[in-house]
Amino acid sequence: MFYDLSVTNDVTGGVPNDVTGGVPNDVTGGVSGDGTGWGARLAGDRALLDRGSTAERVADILRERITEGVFRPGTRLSEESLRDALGISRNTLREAFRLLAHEGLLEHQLNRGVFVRLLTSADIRDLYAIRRILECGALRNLDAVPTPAVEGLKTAIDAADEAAARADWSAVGTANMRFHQAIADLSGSRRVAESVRALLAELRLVFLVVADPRQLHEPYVAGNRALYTLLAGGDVRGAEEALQRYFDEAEKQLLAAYAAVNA
Amino acid sequence: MFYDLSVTNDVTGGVPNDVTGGVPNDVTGGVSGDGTGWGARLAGDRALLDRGSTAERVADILRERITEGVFRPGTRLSEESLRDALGISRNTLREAFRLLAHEGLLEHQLNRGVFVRLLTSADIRDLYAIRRILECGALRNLDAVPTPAVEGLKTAIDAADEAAARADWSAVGTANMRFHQAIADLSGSRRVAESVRALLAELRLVFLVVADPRQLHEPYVAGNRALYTLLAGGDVRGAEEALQRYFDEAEKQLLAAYAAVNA
DNA sequence: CACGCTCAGATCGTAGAACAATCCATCGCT
DNA sequence: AGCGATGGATTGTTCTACGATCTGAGCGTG
Repeated sequence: MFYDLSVTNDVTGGVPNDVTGGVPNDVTGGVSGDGTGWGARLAGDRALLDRGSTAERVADILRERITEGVFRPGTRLSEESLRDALGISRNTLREAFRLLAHEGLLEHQLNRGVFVRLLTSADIRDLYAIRRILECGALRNLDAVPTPAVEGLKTAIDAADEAAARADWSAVGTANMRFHQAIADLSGSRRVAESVRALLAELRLVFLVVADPRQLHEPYVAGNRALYTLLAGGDVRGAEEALQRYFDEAEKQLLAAYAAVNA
Repeated sequence: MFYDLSVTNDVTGGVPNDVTGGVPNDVTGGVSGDGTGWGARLAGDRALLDRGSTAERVADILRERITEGVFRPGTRLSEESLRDALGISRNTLREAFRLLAHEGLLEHQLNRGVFVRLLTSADIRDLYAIRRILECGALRNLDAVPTPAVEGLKTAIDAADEAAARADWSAVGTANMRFHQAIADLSGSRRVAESVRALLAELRLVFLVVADPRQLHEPYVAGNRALYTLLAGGDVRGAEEALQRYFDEAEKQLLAAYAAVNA
């Protein structure tokens, strides 16, 4: 009495494996075949095109404001205020809230509203625990370092150096995070990259609480460059150990700074 | 012109660090202090209590139906049908859809609806890539094997044996997945455990497509027990290598079975 | 016959109003 | 001062409505 839902089982229409029409070449069987031809490229383009959905765009805006520090951790995001400010419907706004809540940036409390997530010391430890596993794991199963991926590392540390020269410590932090994002990309796994991206976004919530961004980001610029040198030189194992030490140091430092704020 | 949103910055109310009222003992400072007293226990209970939110319960129901195989991968889930069947509002249903889409069980296509996710061979490879990193990583940073966590491993393999005796291969698969969930729990990280849980749920979508569940799950019952023996004996490094071999074997096997179906 | 176009039906995306449920702060009572 | 009741404010959920988009059928043309 619950199972006979009339859901149309139109598998043929729901699968991206449907390029029929006008093309004389038969492209069927593309589900199992995943050559790196035009298929992957089109898949990437599609993500750019149908990036519509007002709710997602609203989520993008709110995410940016949160990571900018406009909405500090702990603040409540009123439905009515944001609804009026953004000129959207309540439903749409709530959908955007859901999206961000699942990314860990917002926290949903029943009948109380949504709050910008305020992380605990335990959260920080947990974030570093999983980052250790993911980022070091990305290096571990690595025989050779692929050249295109190294480019991402290099641009990140260059950006960090440049921002440090300008004493723009917030930008240094962003560049450092992009560096770690590039490390995750080395894994070649979409899900690893996506997970690390989300984790770094959460970590940014901690950075926003701590007062001095320089103390937070500057010490690691040199270390990241050293790590890059190791990787570019092919010393994957050495890089992994250096990364491990980085995590130990950064976690200790961040916990201390965080405890100082919450005193 | 966009920044002066009147959001009430009531940090004091949004933090769980607020147990005032009737208790003469001062409990402040609980943010940094995470003793394993009644605090942790209450936190766990609260998760059970405010598990309301119709949308989340709807998501639970749908998730169960999907993993049961009632909604096969590729099928479209009509808003109207489910709305009528479940007797809920469209908005609530859409919120549930969002939840499951973020878990990777559903796929949202703009203006087309939601579909039960149909994974590709590339997805399978990616799933095993990140599982390798996470589960092996859970074992890597492990000095001693904590006794309570070993319990979870044992109950899982016992359940698998028992289900295998009944020739209930679907239950064997469930038990095997719980075994790997227990491995993830060894990491002690909430996020690692949660990630693996989500990944296993995705993987179940693949299992549903493959015809023969016995061929899929039976070969690994013995291997899991061997792995448990290694862990219980304290040979963490040996267990990690065995786990690595398991992933190689299982991925190859699953890809072959999956390619056979999509032929 | 194949191909491309137009149109109508169906479904989704978003908006807006409405009511119930819940929470929070204030007030009044003992 | 402590405690319980009351009212306002906010969220949770439902309902209705309309524009936007996709899908498939029908038609016309080469």
